[in-house]
Amino acid sequence: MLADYIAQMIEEMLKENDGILELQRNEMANRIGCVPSQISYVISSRFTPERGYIIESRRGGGGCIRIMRKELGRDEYLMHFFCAIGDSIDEAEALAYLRNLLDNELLSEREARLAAASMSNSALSAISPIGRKEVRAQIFKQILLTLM
Amino acid sequence: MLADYIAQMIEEMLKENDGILELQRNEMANRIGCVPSQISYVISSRFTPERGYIIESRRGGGGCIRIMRKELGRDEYLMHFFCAIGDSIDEAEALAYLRNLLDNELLSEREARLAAASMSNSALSAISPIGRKEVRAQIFKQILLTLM
DNA sequence: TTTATTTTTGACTTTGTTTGACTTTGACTT
DNA sequence: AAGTCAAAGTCAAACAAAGTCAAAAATAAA
Repeated sequence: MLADYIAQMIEEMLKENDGILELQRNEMANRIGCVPSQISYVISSRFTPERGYIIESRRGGGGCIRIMRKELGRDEYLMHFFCAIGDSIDEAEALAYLRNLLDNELLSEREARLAAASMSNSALSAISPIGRKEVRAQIFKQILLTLM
Repeated sequence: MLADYIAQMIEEMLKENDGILELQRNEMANRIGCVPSQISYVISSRFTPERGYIIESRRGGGGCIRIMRKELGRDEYLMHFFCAIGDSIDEAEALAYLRNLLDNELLSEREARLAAASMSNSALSAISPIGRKEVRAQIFKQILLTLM
């Protein structure tokens, strides 16, 4: 899939550039052979704040998009998350957060998998979809508490 | 029967692919000549966590269903747990089992705490007491599967 | 035979992706 | 200052999956 390919590409570049990266949308779209808005789509669907990225950009001649990985201090981090989760969260979001925690080494791989399993739709399938999201938020918060 | 045939087919593929398999629902339904939801039915009725399968999926363009099998026939210990958990379990029991897993070094301390948090009454407080025990059982099984 | 369970089907929903037309913004010329 | 061009942003339509649910049909159990 195109979007995944582009995302992977961006991640590569980020890795090589120490977590900070500037790209030109049109130029990149051209290189890849897709419409420019595809790049926007990938960024807004994958490089989200939940996953720990900050996006800035400048339009006009010589404009560009800057993507930065953000690494917060541990406590700052957990606090921030605790608020960010709110009282309802879907599986995709939860996974994004977990990945962020994993990337920042606040969770081990196994721990992240454990958490993901406990919040998965299949684990919570007995609950109605609306309630499910609320329960998931509760679980996530409880998990975060154990990490503090 | 169609369902059995499809199930068998999937098992074959799993065997060939070393216990992990990605399939496209529509594509497969097409090949077989059935409605797509038949595939869903087979998966949800046969490839359940109780039988040692983990299911993940993605919708949208390029989406797919991933089926993973854990050989829990091998691991009697795991099997034992699965049966013991049943389909309803209260918090105290869950804690006891976690303790057991911890003692046997199948879980780290942190993992056990994390699991306990996710199955705690406070995490699941939004669910009615009866449903809560069922959800807890589901969560526990899902955790065991993804972890072992 | 009745009843209960499992299977089959299809209509409808939700989620995710791709594309393109149109808008906004910034930099550079004149 | 006004105009032009080169970006990036926005948005919605079209498309491509998978999920859900319930009715109908087939099977199994009593």
